[in-house]
Amino acid sequence: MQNYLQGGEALSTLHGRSSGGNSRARILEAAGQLFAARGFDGVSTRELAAAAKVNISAITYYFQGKNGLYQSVLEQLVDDTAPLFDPMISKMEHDVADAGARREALAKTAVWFVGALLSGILTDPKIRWQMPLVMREFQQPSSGFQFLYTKRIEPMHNVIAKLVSAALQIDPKETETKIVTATIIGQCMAFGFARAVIFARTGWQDYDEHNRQQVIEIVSSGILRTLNLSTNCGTAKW
Amino acid sequence: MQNYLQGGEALSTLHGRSSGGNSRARILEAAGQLFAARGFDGVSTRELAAAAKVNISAITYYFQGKNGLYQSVLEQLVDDTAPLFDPMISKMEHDVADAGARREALAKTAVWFVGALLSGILTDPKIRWQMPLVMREFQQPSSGFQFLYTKRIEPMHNVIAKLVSAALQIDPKETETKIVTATIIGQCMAFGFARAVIFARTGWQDYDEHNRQQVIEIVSSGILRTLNLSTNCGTAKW
DNA sequence: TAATATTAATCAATCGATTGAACTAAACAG
DNA sequence: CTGTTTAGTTCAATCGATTGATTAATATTA
Repeated sequence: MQNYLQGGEALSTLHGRSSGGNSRARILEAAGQLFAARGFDGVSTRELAAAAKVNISAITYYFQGKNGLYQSVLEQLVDDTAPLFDPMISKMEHDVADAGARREALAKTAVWFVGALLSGILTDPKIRWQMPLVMREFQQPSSGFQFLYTKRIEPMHNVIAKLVSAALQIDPKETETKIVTATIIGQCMAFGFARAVIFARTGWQDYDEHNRQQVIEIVSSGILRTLNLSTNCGTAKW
Repeated sequence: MQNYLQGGEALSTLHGRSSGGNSRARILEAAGQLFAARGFDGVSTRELAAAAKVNISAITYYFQGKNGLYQSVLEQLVDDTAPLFDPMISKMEHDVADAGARREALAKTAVWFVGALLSGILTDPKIRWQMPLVMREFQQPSSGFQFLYTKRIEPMHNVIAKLVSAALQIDPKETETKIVTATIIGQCMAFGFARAVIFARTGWQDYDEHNRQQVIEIVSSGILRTLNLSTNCGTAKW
């Protein structure tokens, strides 16, 4: 974790201490969920402390205050999601390079990636509550936006841009590539952050196995058409 | 405006009074922008009053408190956006019905609608600050979500669903129709709410005439492919 | 014993809301 | 036209509650 050497944490790690004490971790966990659900200003330090079952002053002790806690939550978020996203990005990078101009291979890669991304967004319990937090940073960037952008968003965009570039035969650095990339990510994210709307529209109570599979299939085939990778392009019934 | 007959407003209108007095409107205007930018909990009543240049107690007087003000802001938002969205939806409805199964006509309608929607999202100064407010309701639905959903979101989804239904030849009530509709709206909204990301990716400082046109063109043609309405489908260079 | 961790109590500042008086302008009575 | 009433509006001052943060004392463990 790329932290700003805060509180007694470094030494605590050094000395291997832990007392009863995973207080720091408990605060991070509780704070992540609460900040995500109700925003930075929507949660009080007392509420955070109560949720983490620690004394209020533990927030100052470990994170130098509410703001420091929030920054640490963003760092924790990046670390938590690394095991999911980093391999995804690596594999994608590799597969696109392998595919070259072979369109069936590109299509297969695209479907796999969209499936993996949507699975994460719709299923993974951590991503589920982390997503709103990232969205809040999009709308109302704090000092942690740059960090989040560099660590998570930019790499994700870059790798999808490679797929888009290969599929549509345009330079990865072209603005068009970046815009198409944004539309692809946008439609995947929509099912995460606009959950309330999706459920209101479909009558679903939650994303279960069936719903999820349906979403993945439909979104995937839409994106394939966007990328001109659809096999049944032009072979429709009309 | 579908208000809950609040404060002395009804009588004030009756009597034609106004003193110095567009206080109520000034509060709504300031509150909309501040709530959108920093969230309900991120703004204090004192700040709201200062921005609107009224006394703090005017908030209680006109809106029965901060919560009532927020609800009124949502109602005001729906009213403000009606002149843009209502005609858009009507025209779309009419055009899709007219197009029938003629795919060029459907394509033309789709391009027009996406252009109009994106123009609004990227350009219209009111929509620009209203969007984050709607997004907040998506993520963290308040008691006003149902209102917002019924008045703005559902009609918009319904009319796009008609286009999707006609283009992909599936029943408007099918889940598939609703999911594809969500992807279309999602990719348009992405350019509004993820403004910070788009700008970071492209180096843009703002959406100017040129950027806007570029986004509209690229997103439109992507959506046309999604809907199998693209003329150059299958005619690509490979 | 010394470093680390946790605690209850308290700080000034700010929160949303309320009070009662003052002010304004339309309505009314003469 | 004048003076008074009346309803609508604005104001400074203040309410109790809660905010983020700090303190000094205590507990825990190496």
